[in-house]
Amino acid sequence: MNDEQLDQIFKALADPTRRRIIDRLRKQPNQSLFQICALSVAEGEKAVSRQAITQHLDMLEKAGLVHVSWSGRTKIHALDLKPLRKAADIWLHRHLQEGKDR
Amino acid sequence: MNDEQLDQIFKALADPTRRRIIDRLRKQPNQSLFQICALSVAEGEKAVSRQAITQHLDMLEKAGLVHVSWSGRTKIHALDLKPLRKAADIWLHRHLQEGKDR
DNA sequence: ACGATATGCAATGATTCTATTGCATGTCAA
DNA sequence: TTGACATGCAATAGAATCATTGCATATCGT
Repeated sequence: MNDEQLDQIFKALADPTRRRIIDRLRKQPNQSLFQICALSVAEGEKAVSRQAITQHLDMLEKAGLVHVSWSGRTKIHALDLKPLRKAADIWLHRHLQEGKDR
Repeated sequence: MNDEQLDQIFKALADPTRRRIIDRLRKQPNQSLFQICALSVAEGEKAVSRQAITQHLDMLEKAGLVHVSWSGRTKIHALDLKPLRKAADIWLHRHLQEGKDR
């Protein structure tokens, strides 16, 4: 994993809407764009447009956290946590493991 | 820790310059602004101005990751990894611990 | 007191993010 | 085949981010 990938992952995590998308994709994997939008509204959040969701999903895909496949006219989104785990190993855990007193 | 704090922490991690500041502050704690700038230049990165560093440090401070104290005219920056650990526990580890196959 | 040092504050500009709207395209089902 | 459905594409617009420059302030050493 190079620096740019690492950066894209951390940037992808910077937005709360994207973190919630990850939350939901883990709760129920392989959702369509439509489903993700619907849940987004259903959970009482400030309704965000379909295009906004699309753009967030694009970012997640570019970061390698989401893989897309098509089934007819529906776009299926699969979560991939491996890059997230790798990024955490590379940068985050290095700081958190030692020196738990600080 | 509330949602806004969590968000500030993830946003703080989104920038590579800030992550490098954290790296260095862990390597050598309690550095002054001047020291951080100097190292920033010394490590061959594209020289960033003092004000830019200041703004990054402000963000890190607002996220609770850096605490500031004064000693005369020098501003000392202490790293605090506790909020980082908490944020990782609240959001990240929840996803990473289970389902290591995905 | 004076000059050098460490930092603050304010204004600005460029770029990137987030979200929106309107219209187009392709697929399913009756 | 036609209409409803799921999504794409493009053009914004407003806000936030990242970095810069110039000047001001306060502290230290001599």
